[in-house]
Amino acid sequence: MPEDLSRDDHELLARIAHRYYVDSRTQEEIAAEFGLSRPKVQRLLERARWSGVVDIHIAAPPWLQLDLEAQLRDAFQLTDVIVSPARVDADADARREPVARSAAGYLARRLRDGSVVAVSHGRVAGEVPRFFRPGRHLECTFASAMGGSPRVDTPTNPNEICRALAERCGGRAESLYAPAYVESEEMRDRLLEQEAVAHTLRIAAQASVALVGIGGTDDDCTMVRSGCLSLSEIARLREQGAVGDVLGNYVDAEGRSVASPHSNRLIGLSVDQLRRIETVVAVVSEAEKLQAINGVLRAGVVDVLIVDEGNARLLADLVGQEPGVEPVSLALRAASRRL
Amino acid sequence: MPEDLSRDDHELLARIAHRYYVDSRTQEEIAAEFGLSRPKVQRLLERARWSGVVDIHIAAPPWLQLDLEAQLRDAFQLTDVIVSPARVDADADARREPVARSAAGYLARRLRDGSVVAVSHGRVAGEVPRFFRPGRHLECTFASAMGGSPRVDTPTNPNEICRALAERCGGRAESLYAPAYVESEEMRDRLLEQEAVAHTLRIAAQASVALVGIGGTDDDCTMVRSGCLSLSEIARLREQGAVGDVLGNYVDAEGRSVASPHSNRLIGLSVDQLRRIETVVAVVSEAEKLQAINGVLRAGVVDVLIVDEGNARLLADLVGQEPGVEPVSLALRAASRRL
DNA sequence: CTCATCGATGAGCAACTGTTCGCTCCGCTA
DNA sequence: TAGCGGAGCGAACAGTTGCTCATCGATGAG
Repeated sequence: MPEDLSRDDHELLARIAHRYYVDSRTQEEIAAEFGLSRPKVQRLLERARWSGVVDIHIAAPPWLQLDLEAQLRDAFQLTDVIVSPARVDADADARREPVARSAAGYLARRLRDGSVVAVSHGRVAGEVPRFFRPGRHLECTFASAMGGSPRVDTPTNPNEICRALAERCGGRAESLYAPAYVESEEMRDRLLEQEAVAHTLRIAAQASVALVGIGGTDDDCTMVRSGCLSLSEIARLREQGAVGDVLGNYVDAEGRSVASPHSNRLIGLSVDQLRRIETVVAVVSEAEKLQAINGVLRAGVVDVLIVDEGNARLLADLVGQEPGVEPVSLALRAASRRL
Repeated sequence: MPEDLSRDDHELLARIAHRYYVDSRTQEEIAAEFGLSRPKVQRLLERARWSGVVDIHIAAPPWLQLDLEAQLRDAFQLTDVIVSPARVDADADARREPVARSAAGYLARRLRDGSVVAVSHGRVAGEVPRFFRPGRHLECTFASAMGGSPRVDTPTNPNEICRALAERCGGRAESLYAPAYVESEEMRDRLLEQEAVAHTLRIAAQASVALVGIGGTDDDCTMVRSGCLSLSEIARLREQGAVGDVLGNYVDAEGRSVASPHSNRLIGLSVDQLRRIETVVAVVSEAEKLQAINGVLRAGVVDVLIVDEGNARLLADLVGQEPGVEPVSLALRAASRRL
């Protein structure tokens, strides 16, 4: 396994590494013992690690994909990635469960008294409350980050998700009493002037955490099913290069915003507002959301990605091929110098 | 591999360990990320290490016996142990070579300008100079720690070993012009009064390093072959429980000095003088020196043991069986908590 | 219900480690 | 032969880690 490494070098590295890692001597003790300076011992340990003489293996449970997570984290500069185990046997509903469970766990760890969470709609997000069980009461506020739509199941509307989350931890829900899309820009502006609406959006905009889904642009996407956009409208967006959305804000494959007439009829946080939120958590688990995820991640709004294994692998393959994104292997090697 | 460890615990430990060891995050960063305090992260990492979730493997060259060395080091409270690869195919002369080579390397690393080394006789010690090649000139002094004997090969006499070592590094040799054993106590006292003799022994007694052999008590041992002791004398020592010697000082299986008439006719450092030397390096490679090594190590004079693999294994078996010596496995586990 | 006991927790400190930086020691060049 | 550039070294410092200890909450006995 070692690089070049002469017999003597290998022996020295192994001896020092053994003394350090197995016998728990300090670098100073080892230095004295081997007649070296402490920095020299430190360099040798580093070299031992680098050259593979010391191999640190982590026995992760088989369902974890820590390396995959690290790869995505580095490729897209995310603060965290959680890959949920694939559930090949189950239907779409059941496949959402692990992602929702991970998201719930993440929120439970992340939230503190006083935290404010902005919440989008979405089927995965809608599953999150079921698994959200923080150890204790949390004085949190959950605010809808976009309007609702009557044509989809209640539990996938932001208001309902907020209510359920708040219920689970004893916090407060701030509902947004407005539709996601209205029929004219003028109507939107009028609505935004309503204090009830502005109030909630103001709270959402100041959230420290956001829980969002990532939407696609196919004919069966949530925006279409919910009646927010018509088939022709979504087709138009596709023509403009849109590959996916967060909170109704569409982006193309490079992550650039796709300006469209609909933008002005949207009631919810903008991409810029989202960017200002400290931790934007995106949850995805639909099959074939690859392009949508890629686009949204490139837009740089997402901080934490919680995704199913299938999409994660596809995504890793995608960035692995492209030379545009910096080679991950190098970054990994550089990072793994820890003693 | 882990102890009990629930699913969630295992996952948490693995995640944290991965973040720490693979991604090189600090404990503080990880604490923030997982919503824990830093000490908690530290405890979890410790637990991960302890429970086997994190496994640090050292790819030692196949000829090294690092675990064996550690076992002996712990069992006999030595500061260092070097086990030299066995040479099954070769004769006794060739089998001494690896031990001598290791000892030479050890000395080269250990010595500094101004170091003083006390040197005993012995066939292994006699081979050391051949392999002693420090990188640079060393202003060292090599002083005979015991008298010589004309009936053995010159190169195994202390004076000659000192001369050869000094030659190799550009240092000085302090010869002891006296026999190892004289015929009466009175003669010894007279000799010790000679300034030439006292001078050298004084230097040897103040050495910071000693290079000694470990002698046995069979009829063919060095002391007998060199004519220092007669067959009946060595038999007498055996009856008294003696199992081996350093510098002519015999000890029994428990490491207690065996007082004998010969002690008073000996010219060389006493056990007490030896004990005061910072680093006493014992070299052994004869077959079946097991009891001798065991006895001398228990006497607590030796700090560094350089030994062939055969004797090392026998010795490890010996202490492994005896309940008298503290269980090594426990000590090892306790020591291996290093992060 | 009250109180003692025990394990878990995180503030704070001492020790250890990683890194920077100036120095020396080579080997090469002019 | 002097001068230059790069590699390796260790002193010193800043950052990280391990550990102690006071505190707290849970648990169980009285």
